[in-house]
Amino acid sequence: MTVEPSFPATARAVLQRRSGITIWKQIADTLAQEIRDRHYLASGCLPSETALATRFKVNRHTLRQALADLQAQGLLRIEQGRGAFVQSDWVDYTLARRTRYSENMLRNRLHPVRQMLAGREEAATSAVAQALGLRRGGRVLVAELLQMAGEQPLGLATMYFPAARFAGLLDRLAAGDTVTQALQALGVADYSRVRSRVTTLLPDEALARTLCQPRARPVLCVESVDADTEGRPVKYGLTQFSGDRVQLVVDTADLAA
Amino acid sequence: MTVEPSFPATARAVLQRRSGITIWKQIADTLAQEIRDRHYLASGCLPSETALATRFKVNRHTLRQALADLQAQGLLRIEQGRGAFVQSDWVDYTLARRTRYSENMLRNRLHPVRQMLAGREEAATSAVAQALGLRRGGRVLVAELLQMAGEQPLGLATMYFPAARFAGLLDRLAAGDTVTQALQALGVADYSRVRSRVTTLLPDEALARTLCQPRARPVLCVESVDADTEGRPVKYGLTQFSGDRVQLVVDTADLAA
DNA sequence: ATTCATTTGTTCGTATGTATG
DNA sequence: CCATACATACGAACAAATGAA
Repeated sequence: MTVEPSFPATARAVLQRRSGITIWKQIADTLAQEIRDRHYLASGCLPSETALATRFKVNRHTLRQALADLQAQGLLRIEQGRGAFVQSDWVDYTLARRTRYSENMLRNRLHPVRQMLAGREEAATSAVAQALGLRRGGRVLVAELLQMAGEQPLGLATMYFPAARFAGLLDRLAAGDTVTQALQALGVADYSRVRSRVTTLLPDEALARTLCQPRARPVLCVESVDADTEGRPVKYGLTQFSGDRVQLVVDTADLAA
Repeated sequence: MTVEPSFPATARAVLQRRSGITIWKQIADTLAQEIRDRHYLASGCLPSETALATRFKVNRHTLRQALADLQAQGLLRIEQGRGAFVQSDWVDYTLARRTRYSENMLRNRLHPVRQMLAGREEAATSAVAQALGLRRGGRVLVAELLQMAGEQPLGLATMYFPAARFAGLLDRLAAGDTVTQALQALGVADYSRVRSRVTTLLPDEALARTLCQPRARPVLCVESVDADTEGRPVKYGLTQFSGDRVQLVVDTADLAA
């Protein structure tokens, strides 16, 4: 017997008949919310149909219609005789020494498509200056890139580069170069991630719209510093990932002791 | 001149006079929300008093009272002639090859205090079994530990151990042993983190209460696998950190290529 | 070393809304 | 209804600290 977690009050809410939303749809919505809230992470699958039918006090046919809807949405994969498995279509975004958006997309069998939303030069704020090893007020190039995963936006990356060293970088990015290509053209043979900091917050209206996600769903924020082979910082980044679509993976198996 | 970010609609809401909440308190609440939402991450400090007074259309005295309130709350540190600096009292929780709660607390100059909420033996669900290299249904020991940071809870850790190998482990944990100590007593000289996966979600009612945080603030979830020196998995963990108090740090500077 | 702009800290005064008796 | 006390809010001016030219 598997132990299932308890459900929040909202999920226990009584189903509304004659509300204009069919019972099976209400059940599907409830289960979809629970799947997104990782209630079934431990087992990876939903309780049996009979167990769910009992829980919602509906006939098993009604419940099966809800599950079929979830399968159509891609949230479930139902296998006869085995169960209904949660289909986590999350993008695994690996934070490693070599962290590249395009390589991460390819690992997930997705095409790395990005859209440059803005590019400008400005004075470095203290946090940016410190990360890049500049004096406060030093000039930095700023690029905002919307990173896509298939049809949907995955994350919004704001990147800062020392302006003095990388003149013309914004034009290359705008022309479609990847960050790696653009830096290579400007003399950076290779660069690697020094540190990443991960936090979470609820998006404001603008960010939610940009990421095509509800304001009520949190985003994952990654603050990062990359340096060239000589240890000089080349990029400071702030990326905001959709918390519904991204899972950050930290591989420490081959990290030095 | 520094570039300040745009504010969400809620922050632009007109202040309510004669609403029973004083103007300065309304301003303080608005700014506190923005601080928690990392609007001032880039610069690390708030705009000048005159700028904020202009923004809220109030006298500088009124605004100063709001800032004083925020400083009393510990969200700001105000320095004459310099500005109002955001006081990030976040706990930096490092995800590395050697990830230990107690060591992380000491790095943050905090006492590692934890509270064991539950301990039981159960059958492994498929995700747990896979992570620990057991067959599904194999017996696992489960421990729920509330990790504290000072007075406040920092995270709720649910840990799974192979029951056959670690008989008596729960008693040791209940007696106050750290995980490292308990495993050591049972023959595990050392163990290290293989992989961490980071996601985010909004807490349900029970989790919010356990972590002493509002339901409207997201939590950071870390799913982890640790293995002994021979590579055998010894622990599978699910930790839910308060997103308001924890920042996950991934150091890849000395990661092998 | 000096000057200057910026930013916080302080002290006057004035008006108003709120709570109390 | 009035008198009083107190906190709130606004305006102007000046002092002190900082940092950059």
